[in-house]
Amino acid sequence: MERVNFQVIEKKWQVKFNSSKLHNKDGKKFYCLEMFPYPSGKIHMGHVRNYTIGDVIARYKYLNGFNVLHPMGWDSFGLPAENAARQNNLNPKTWTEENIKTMKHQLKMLGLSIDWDLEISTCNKDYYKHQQELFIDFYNEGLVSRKETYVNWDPIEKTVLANEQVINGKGWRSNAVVERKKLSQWFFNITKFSDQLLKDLENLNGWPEKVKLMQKNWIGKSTGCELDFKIKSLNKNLRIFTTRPDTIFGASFIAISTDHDICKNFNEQSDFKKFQKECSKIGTTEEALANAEKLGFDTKLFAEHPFIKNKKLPIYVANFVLMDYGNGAIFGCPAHDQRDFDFAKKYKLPIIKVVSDKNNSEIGKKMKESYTGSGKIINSDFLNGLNVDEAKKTIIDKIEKEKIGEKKILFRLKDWGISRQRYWGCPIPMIYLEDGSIVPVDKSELPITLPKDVDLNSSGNPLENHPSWKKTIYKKTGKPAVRETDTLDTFVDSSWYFLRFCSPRNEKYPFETKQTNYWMPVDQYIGGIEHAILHLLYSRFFMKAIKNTNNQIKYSEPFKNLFTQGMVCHETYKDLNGNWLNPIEVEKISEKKAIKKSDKSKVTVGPSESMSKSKKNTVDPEIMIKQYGADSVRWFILSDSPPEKDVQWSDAGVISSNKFLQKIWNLNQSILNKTETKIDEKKQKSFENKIDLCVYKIDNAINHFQFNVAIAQFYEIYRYFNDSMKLAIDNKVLITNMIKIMKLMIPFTPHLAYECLTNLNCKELNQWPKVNKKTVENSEIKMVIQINGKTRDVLNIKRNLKEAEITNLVKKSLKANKYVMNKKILRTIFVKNKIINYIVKN
RNA sequence: GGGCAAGUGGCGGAAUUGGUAUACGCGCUGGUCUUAGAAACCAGUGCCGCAAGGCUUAAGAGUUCGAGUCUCUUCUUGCCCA
Repeated sequence: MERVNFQVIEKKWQVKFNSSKLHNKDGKKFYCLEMFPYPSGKIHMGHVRNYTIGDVIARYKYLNGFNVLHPMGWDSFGLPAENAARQNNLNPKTWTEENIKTMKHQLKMLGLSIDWDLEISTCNKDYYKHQQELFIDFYNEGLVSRKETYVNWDPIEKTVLANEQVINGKGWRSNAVVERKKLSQWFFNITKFSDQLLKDLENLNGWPEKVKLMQKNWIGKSTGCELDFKIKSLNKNLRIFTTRPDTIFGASFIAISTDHDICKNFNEQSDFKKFQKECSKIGTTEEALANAEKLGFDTKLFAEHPFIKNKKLPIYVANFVLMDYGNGAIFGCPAHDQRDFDFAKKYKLPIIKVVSDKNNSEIGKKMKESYTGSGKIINSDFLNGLNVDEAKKTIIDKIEKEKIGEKKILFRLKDWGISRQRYWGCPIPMIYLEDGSIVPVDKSELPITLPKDVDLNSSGNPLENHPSWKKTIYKKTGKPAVRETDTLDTFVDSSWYFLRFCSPRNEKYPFETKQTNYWMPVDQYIGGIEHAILHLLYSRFFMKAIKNTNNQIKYSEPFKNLFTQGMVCHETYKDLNGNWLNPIEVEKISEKKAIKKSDKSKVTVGPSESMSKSKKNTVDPEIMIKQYGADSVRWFILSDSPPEKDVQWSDAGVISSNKFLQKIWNLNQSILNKTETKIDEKKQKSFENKIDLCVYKIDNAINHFQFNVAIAQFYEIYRYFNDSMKLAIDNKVLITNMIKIMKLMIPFTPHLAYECLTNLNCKELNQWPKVNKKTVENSEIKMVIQINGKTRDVLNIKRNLKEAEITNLVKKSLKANKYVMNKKILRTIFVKNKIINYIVKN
C-alpha cells in the first residue's frame, strides 16, 4: 500500500486554504479570534497551540453553517524591535517586517483557515492613523488627562524602564539602581469606568470564572469612609481614608505619604530629605512596597483623636502609604492591620485590640501578628458589643452626623498611564504651543508618522533627540509648536484591533459602523491566561469608551466567550558544566537518563517547564512540521491534554500521531479496494449505529472544548472501523460512514481529511455530518447491576426498560443471580437506563 | 499572609456531572514476520491472590442504597493578589 506523503498533500491543500474564506452568506455570524502575535522572529509552540485551537473552532463553526470571520494580524510595535535594531544596526521597521514575513509563512504551513485579506499590522500607518484619531476622540470626550506620576528611572541610560525591565531593583541593561522619578505623563481615565467594568463582569457568562475573579480583584472596589483629624499646632484638618472605620478606637498613630502636602513643612530638613531619598529607592510596585521594611519619619506633630478626648496621635511619614490611594494618609491600627503592626513594633507604638478573636483576649500587647478576622468590638466606647459590619455602619453614621467625614467608595484600579519614552510606538498626536497650552493636532494632519532617520544608540528618548521631527506648526495659528515625543503604550494598539478586523481597509474611519455592528462582539476569543488582567481590561475599557464617543456602536463588551489555553512545556536539560541544553542536543536513554549527542557526556534531566529561550527547552515548530507534517503536529498538540491545562511536548507523542494518521490513510485505501457481495444486514446496521454514536460524541466533545476527548474517540472508532472491515458490510455503507468520520476530522487535520474525502469521491466537502438523534436515543445502554451497592454485572439492554423487566433479566444472568438467589430483597434502588441496586439480607 | 484551582496506574490523562474508576495515548512485557534490527501486526499491562474474591482516585472522617465527584479536617502542588 502506498504511504501518504504529508508534505505533498499539505502543500496542495494550503494553496486552496489561502484563497478560501469561511463564509456562509446565509448563516449566522461567528467571529473567531485568537490573540494576535508579537512578531518576535519565529513562531513557537505556544502559537501553534493557540492557533490550532482557534482553527478547530473556526472550521467547526463553518462546517455547521456559520458565517465565520477568522482574521490575523500583528502586534508589531514594541521594545524588542528597538533592541534588536540597536544590536544589528538596522531599522526597527525592517526587523519587524522581516519577522512578519517569516512568521506568516510559518503560520501558513500549519494549514490555518485564516482570511489573510484582513491582515493588519499595528506599526503600519494605515492602522495607527486611526488610533491617533481615537486618541483625539477620547481626549475631546475628557477620557485623556495629563498627570504627574512616578516612573522607574534608569540614571545611566537616562530612560524610563518598564516594570519587567527592573530586575532586583536594578536596570536590566545598565545594572544601575533604579530610582523613582516624577514625570508628567498621559493617562486614559479608565477609572471613570471602574464601576461599569466591575458590574458588567456579571454578564460575561462565557468567561472563565477565574479570569473574572482576577479582574474583580484588580478593580478592587472597597467601601470605607473619609475622616478628618485635627492638627491643632498647624490649625489644619488632616483628611484620611480608611476601610476599617470600626477600628478607630484602636488607632495609635497617623501615617502619611512622602508626597503629602504636610511634608512641605520639612522639605528643608536634611534628615527628611535623606528619608525621602531612601523611600524613592524602593520602586513603584505594590509588591516592592509591601515587602520593603516599614520605615517612618517622625514629624513630631500630633493629631487629635476624633472620639477620644485629649488623646493625641503621633504623625509619621511612612514608606508604605501611597499618595495615589485614598488621600495619602491613614490612621494606623496595629492590632488589626499587619503593616501597621510591623510599624508599631518598630517604633514602639501602642497596640490596642478592638476586635476580639477566638481567644477572647483583650490585651493587644501579647499579639504576635495583627488580627483581621471578624468578631465583637471591644475597648471602643459606644461600639462595644457590635460585630464588625454593624460597627462600620454605626461609626460612619456618627462621622456623617458630626460632619467630620463621609462614606466613600474607593477603587484599587488606577488610571492607565500610556506615555512611553520610546521610538517604536504610535506617536501621541498632541502639540505644545508657545503659550504653554497643549492641544491635539488637527485630524486632517493624521497620521503623525515616525521619522525613519533615528539614532537609537544615544541615551534618552530617540524622538526627543531627533534634530527636527518634533518641530511643527500649529495649523490654526500658523505659529511654531512642539510635538509630543512620547509614544503610546503598545497595550493601546491591542485594545481595539478586533474592531479594525471588521473593516480593515477603511481609510476614512477606524471601523465602519455597519460592519462592526454585524461582526461584533467576538464570539470566541482565545489566548493565554497571562493576559487575564491588563489586555482584557484595557480592551473592555476601549469598547466602553468608544461607545461613549460613538453612539452608533451597539456593544459595550468586546468578547462574548473567552477561552484561556495552557502553556506548552518541555523537560529541561543541563550539561556537566550547568549550561542549559536544547532538546535537539540531547539523546534520551531512559526516563531519567540522557547524554549529550556531541560528546556522550552525562546530562541532568530537569522538570518539565514552560518552553522558554532562557532555559533552552524550546522545540521549533517548523522543524516538527517538516519532519512529521502539520496535521501530525496539530493532532498531537490537541491530543495529550485538555486545552486549558499545560501540555507537555513529547517527540514520542508526535511520532505516534503521525503513525495514526498514516493508518487512517491506509484504512481509506483499503475501503476503496474492497468489494463485498453478501451482506450481513444485522451487523451492518449495528456498524452504522456505532458510527452515528461516534458523530454525537465527537460533536459534543468539540462543543465543550474537550479536544483530547474527541481525539480519543477517533482512536476508538478507527479500531472499530478497522475490525469491521472483516465483516460482510456493503462497500457503499463503508464509504458513506468513512466520509462522516473524515468530515469530523476536518477541524483537526484539514489536509488529510480533505485529501481522503476527495479520494472517497465526496461531493459535499463542507458540511458537518448530522447528529442522528434517533440512533443516540435508540442505542442500547449498559445497565449496571449492583447488590448491596457493589457492581456484580453489567447488562447490555434496550433503553427505557422497567424495573420488573430488568429483574427478570437479572434472574436469567448467572453472574448476578447467584448473589440474589434464595435471598430476601429488602429494597431496590432503580435509576432508569443507569443502574439497579438490590439490597439483600445476608 | 489572603484568594482561587487542583491532587486518579510507570507517565499524559478519561469518567455522560452522584451511578461499571483507570477510556484513549505513551511506556513496558510477550508473540508473529525478518539473517538481524527498524517498521508493521497480535496479545497482555492498577495492586494482592493459583482461583473465587478482595483492595484502590493525596490522608482521615462524614452524608448516601451508591462518592474520584458533595461536606468537614489535614497534607502537597500550581496560579493570582499582597
